[in-house]
Amino acid sequence: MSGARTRKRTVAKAKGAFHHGDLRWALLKAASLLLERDGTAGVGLRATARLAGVSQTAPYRHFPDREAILAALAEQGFVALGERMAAAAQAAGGPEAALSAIAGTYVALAAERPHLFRLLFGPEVADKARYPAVRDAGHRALGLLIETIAAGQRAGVVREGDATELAMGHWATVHGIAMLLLDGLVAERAEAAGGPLALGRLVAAQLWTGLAPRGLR
Amino acid sequence: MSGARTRKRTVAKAKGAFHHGDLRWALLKAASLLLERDGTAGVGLRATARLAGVSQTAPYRHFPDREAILAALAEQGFVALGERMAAAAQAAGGPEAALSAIAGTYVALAAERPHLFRLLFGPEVADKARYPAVRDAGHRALGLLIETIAAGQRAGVVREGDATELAMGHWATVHGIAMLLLDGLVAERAEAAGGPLALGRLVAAQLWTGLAPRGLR
DNA sequence: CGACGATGTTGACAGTGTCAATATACGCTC
DNA sequence: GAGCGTATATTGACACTGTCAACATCGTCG
Repeated sequence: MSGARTRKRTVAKAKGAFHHGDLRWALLKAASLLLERDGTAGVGLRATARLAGVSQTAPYRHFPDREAILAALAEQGFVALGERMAAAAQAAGGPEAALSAIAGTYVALAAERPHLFRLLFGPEVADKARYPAVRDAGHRALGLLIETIAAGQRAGVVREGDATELAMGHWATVHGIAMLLLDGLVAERAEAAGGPLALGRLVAAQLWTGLAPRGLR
Repeated sequence: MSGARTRKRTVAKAKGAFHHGDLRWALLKAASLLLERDGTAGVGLRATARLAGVSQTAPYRHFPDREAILAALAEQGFVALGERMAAAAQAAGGPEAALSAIAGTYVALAAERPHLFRLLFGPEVADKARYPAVRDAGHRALGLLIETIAAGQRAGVVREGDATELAMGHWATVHGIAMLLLDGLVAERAEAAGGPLALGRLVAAQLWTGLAPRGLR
């Protein structure tokens, strides 16, 4: 690694150079741009290659097929999501605040980069088990939730119960509101709440409180 | 209506007949089959036309483009979802049971017809506002939730608060767990819970109870 | 230096969505 | 019933896509 010669880190290949130097990186950069601009459908083998300034079949030296490019983007996305959630949880004081912060961050990222988010959880990368990196990154994100909830239980501020089960429910709530937001089905509510981050915190608060009247059960 | 001549209602056109008789219906039937079999990507203009036994551009007499076919399928799906939810709510005794039943039904349908579900909430039909029927059907589904929750509040078995806001939270939770299930991210948990229906009821119960310890706050 | 493996290119094939021009058949008016 | 207009379906074409096979070029190691 240390001796590797300086890499270009420009998206387009230098004219005349046969070898690109770091085509894999350039392709991912180009694909990411296309994803942001045109959505998943815009990330094509040929379009990506074109943007990277390279022939249409060059990507096949680095990715077996189109799905593999998307999977690589998804992996990056999951990592980014995990990092942001972890940072938000860290900055919060205590488990309840951490759960709220995680929810806000999650929904905010979904609103910021909707195409990426749809890729992460959509059917484009159908067989997610075939890409262990993708699956692992997803599991790591859930792991953070489980830990946070377990910590809350130890501190006595989260009710008892299977931590994994509770984490799953929390994830579901946050994930669901993010998806509904992307589909424009709760757009007005999001605005009323004060933006995506606030919307995420709001549903987290609902889950925290519950639907049952206080004092019953 | 009464005088309309008997319609064929066969997917493939009778050989030799130039006019199909009810091509729009046949195309939707064919598209639905393709959706079930191959997912959204399998629903192509040409593939659908082929299955309907008709030339590749015939669909253009009934749908302006591919997206319009998908939107028509989505509309049917939303209606089906709404009907099943309404029936489940009706059969339940009381608001709490109704919310649980709705959740179970929702997740069960997602598990039964994953491709349809992804179509309903995916990016394939990008501009859902352009298809009012789709949007209306979605809103009707949310309306049922709002009503159920409002009824619960009137009966004193659901805590106070903006019914729409609470309904949105409930929908988010149920929707989220359905999506996570489709992505295989909570597959083991679903099995442990006893199937998709039970999984839906489980997260609904979590939302009902809340995450906070009893007695606090 | 020479050979070899890795990387990138060219050309081709089957498939797609979509448009323009054309053919067919139903339903209405005379 | 004959004739015509229009809705419906077809043919042909274009640009685009993912993917494969054959070929060219480069860096590197023996």
